[in-house]
Amino acid sequence: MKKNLTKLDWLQAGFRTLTQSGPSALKAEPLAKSLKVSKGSFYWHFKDIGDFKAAMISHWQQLATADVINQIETGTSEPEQKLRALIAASTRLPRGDYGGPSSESAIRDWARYEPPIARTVTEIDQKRLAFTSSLFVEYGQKKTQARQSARLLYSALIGLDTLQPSGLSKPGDDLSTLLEKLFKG
Amino acid sequence: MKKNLTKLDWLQAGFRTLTQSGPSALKAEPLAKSLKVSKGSFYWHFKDIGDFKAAMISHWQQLATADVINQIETGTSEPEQKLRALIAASTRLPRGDYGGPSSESAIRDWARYEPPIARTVTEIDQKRLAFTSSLFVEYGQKKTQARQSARLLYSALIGLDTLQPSGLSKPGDDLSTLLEKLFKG
DNA sequence: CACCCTCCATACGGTTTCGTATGGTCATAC
DNA sequence: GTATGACCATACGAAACCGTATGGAGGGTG
Repeated sequence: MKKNLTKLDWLQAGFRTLTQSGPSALKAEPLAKSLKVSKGSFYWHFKDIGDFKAAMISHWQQLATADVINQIETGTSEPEQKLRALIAASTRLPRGDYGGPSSESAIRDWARYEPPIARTVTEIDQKRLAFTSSLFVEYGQKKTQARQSARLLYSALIGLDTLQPSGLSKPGDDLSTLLEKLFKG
Repeated sequence: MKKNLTKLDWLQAGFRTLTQSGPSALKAEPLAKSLKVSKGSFYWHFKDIGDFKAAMISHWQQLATADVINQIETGTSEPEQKLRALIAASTRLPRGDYGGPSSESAIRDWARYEPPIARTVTEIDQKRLAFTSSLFVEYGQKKTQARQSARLLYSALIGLDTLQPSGLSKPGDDLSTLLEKLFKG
């Protein structure tokens, strides 16, 4: 009984490699090696490297979109609580098939030099900013201010995640403090 | 009269390539091509690729350190004005040999998967955070709060820079707003 | 049991990049 | 005006990776 690989197995290996070694490590032969198979398997599941990368980003897009929707559907609580929950969800550790928050910045790096990836990331950023902004509106802020609050909160999250590996930041505490300041108008 | 290349010419080409095409484009032959010479020139000025990368990061470290020192030596104004000046300096366009702010995030990407680069970036981040923190102390905040203010300001700067290429942020305005909120304690 | 279809291994030619070795060019010192 | 040393071109073998072609192993199906 030999357990054959699925497309999803390859995608997970892809995100693992992307997070640990960067976009330049997304190559057929090294990936195959990491799964202990030959690249014949890779070219069975995917037409070429471009096809594989497209499948990866598409998969991430679906999960990231689903995450936003799930956040929306927490539904019942106050906007203040929703925002606190959003911070908590964004700072906790890996989940799902693409590694969760810990691979977010790896994907962002990937996007920098590959326009099709960048387009997808921008789409997701827009959705998240729009959602976060809507919570600030719910809280009572005007649209322009709400959008700025969302930008500042989201930007701080991205920046703190960037500094975190260096041990120079404590995202959870800092974001809570920032949120209080944003609430004060 | 053929103008021979210097080490600095190669380093500048390196930062240009890093910013435009990413760390994976830092290879001898393509770099030589971009300077319209052969790679024989490259291996004359540098022992190997590792030597070249070490020279690049060392050069950036010197300039980035000098920048911090220059900020300190603006000297005369109030801490509020210094912080505003710091934001302005951090959001304006390229200057110097390494491309200035616009290549900051490229260097940060580079650091993600190369520990020696990461160490240097962390050092610079520490210096900047310490300096920014000292300004908040000068303004009247206690050490702990000042450090958090510095983290939030610096993180927001990094995050906004990341979102900027997507057209989703206006770093200057947002940072000014954030600064006001941080002043209010 | 014979067939087929899925999944993977192996082998191949081609491209890119590496680092080295060797020799050519040009300005300057003498 | 020639000799030296800095700077660069060219040519080479080795390695990594690409994508293709072909065939083998193994489970389902008739």
